[in-house]
Amino acid sequence: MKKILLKDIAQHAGVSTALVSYVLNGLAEEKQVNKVTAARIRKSAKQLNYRPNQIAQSLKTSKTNTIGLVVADIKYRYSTAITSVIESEAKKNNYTVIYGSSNEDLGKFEDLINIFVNRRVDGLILIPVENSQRQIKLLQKNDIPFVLIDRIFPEIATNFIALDNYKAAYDATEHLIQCGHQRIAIVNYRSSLYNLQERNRGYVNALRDNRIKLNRAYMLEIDRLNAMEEVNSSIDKILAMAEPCDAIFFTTATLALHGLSYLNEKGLKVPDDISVFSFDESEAFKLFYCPVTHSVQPYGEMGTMAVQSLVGVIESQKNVKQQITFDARMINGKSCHEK
Amino acid sequence: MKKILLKDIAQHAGVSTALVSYVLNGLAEEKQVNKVTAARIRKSAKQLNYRPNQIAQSLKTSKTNTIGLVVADIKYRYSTAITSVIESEAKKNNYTVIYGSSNEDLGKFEDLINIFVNRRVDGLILIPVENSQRQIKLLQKNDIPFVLIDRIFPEIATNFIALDNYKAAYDATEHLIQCGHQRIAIVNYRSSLYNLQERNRGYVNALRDNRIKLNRAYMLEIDRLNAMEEVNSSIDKILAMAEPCDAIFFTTATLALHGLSYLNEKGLKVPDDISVFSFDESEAFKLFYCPVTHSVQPYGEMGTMAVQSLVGVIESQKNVKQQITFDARMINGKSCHEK
DNA sequence: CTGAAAGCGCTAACAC
DNA sequence: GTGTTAGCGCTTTCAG
Repeated sequence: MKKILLKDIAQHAGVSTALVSYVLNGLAEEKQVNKVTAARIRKSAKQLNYRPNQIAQSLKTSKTNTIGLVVADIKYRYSTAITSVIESEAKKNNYTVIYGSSNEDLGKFEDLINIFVNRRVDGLILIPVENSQRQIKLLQKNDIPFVLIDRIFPEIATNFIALDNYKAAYDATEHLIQCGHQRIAIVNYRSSLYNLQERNRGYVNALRDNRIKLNRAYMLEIDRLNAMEEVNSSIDKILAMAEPCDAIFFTTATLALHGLSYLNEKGLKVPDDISVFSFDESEAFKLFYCPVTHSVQPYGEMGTMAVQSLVGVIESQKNVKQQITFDARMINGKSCHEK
Repeated sequence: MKKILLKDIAQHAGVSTALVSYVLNGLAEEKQVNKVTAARIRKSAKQLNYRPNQIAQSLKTSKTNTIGLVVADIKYRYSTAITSVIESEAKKNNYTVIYGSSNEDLGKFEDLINIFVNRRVDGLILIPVENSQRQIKLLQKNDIPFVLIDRIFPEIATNFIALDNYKAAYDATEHLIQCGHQRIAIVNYRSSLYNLQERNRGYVNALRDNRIKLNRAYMLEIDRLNAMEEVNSSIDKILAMAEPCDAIFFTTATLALHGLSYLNEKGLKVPDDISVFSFDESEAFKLFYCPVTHSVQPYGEMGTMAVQSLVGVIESQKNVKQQITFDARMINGKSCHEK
């Protein structure tokens, strides 16, 4: 089946390509096209089932109506949730999303950005990986519109959509304290990522403000590449201490998942033997015998705002800095024992 | 920062744009470009940090190196798993994925395909929605390369990557029978989708082959839009019968998730009170007190094959039909009671 | 070995 | 109101 071009329909309607272009792009009024002619053009287009070649349009207008999205790992619940919102919000704004996952690898992160830039995406939504500051600065230097989401670099002035990780962690810790716990462990990834560091800071400060002495041995650091094993051994460690922990604050849902699964395995009961708080939720909590107390992020709003913020930058070409921070919500389950 | 064009680097290297194009596209040998000139060109390109405009390339070559992927719903584990594999396999083959989710809506499914076609994707990988046959036939008529994955239409001859749903369901049912069950319920979506119908057929035939009388009341149909409630009430129903069921075969992981959660709520013990088999797995099973016996699909291979098959069609332009069917694997947990 | 130039399909300035 | 035409940035034929 032969591809129908603009000039085919111009011919069919007996007019020039300019008129066809005007009419099909909704400029009929503005360009004062004769109503009868316009109708004829629209009819021809429909009849011939015309499909504009968006590649040609993009080349001409230097606008692709495409957003590049790079997530850290599509396996994370956060990525899935955010991707889904971003895609639908983008569609509403007449943008298409092209998509890639860095899998926490800096090289792959850079590759994806390059690919997207070569494809002349109009802008990028990024969940950056650790140590990608250089790449982010490069984007700024090249005037490529982008917005960071979830993970941010406080030392770089960028547009971002973030969570107040400090506050969420502070509140989580304080909640455990209010449940009567003093020996609270925190299980976090070993990472320089600001959002994870902030969770540590929230924990530390909540203890301090409640006059509980910080015990560094209660702060466990997990290697991403070996998370399950390290979570398990960490739990063993904090339970075997002279003053064993009676509560654990997991700073991500994945860590909580590993942890709860291991507690199951060891036959420890939540919350009677040990209290648990999870930063972020997991679908898996649904099958745990006890509702897990956890914080939730406003995925929907974050994703929506990311798109709107980016589209704003793209379409205004203004270089306003939009830095939006959301608060987490706490969902009270039954996994924190009232002493 | 001014965009560097081909002619900028031609100028910088003191040659024509043709030579630059040859060299940067790896045709230096073939076009017998002087090695010294070639080196000079490469150096200029690097020095000026040249980024080819892929839009212009695509317009000229009518090749976008883009694959459009439409999943049914990114919230399904299947979608996530497959998306991740497809993206990375596509990248290996030098394709980028543009992505959309139909959310089981026919209108949105058609929209996405149109958008992707207008963008001149080289091909499509589709998890089609119910009743999308017309749209699929349209693609064939327009000679647009595509491959269906997961869900197929047996009445349309297309390339596809599928699972032998019949066999997997047959095996699942037979497993429950071998555990000593006779009153086995099947909980499935109410849907005309072939893959789900096949699961029913596998169930029915396994019963028949094992001389167990089919009881239609044991076959529950769930409305997708109200799944949780309907699963709950279905479970109530089959337990309240004169001859209550002692085993349930859930035909998707989501259904199993709802079911297990409700069994928890009711205080029923798996497998002592009731056996459970899940078609497909869920991360959530990790937190259930008892390892859930389930089938798993070879996501990785299916996704990889989908890309390879599609790329094969795109690049050969041959119209070979590749129909690939995989078998599910069964993971033995402890959720099926040996009577 | 190298360069000039004709498009790919569309938009939009400009002329009539 | 409408038509002509010059590009957008690249590939590739053809001539030298």
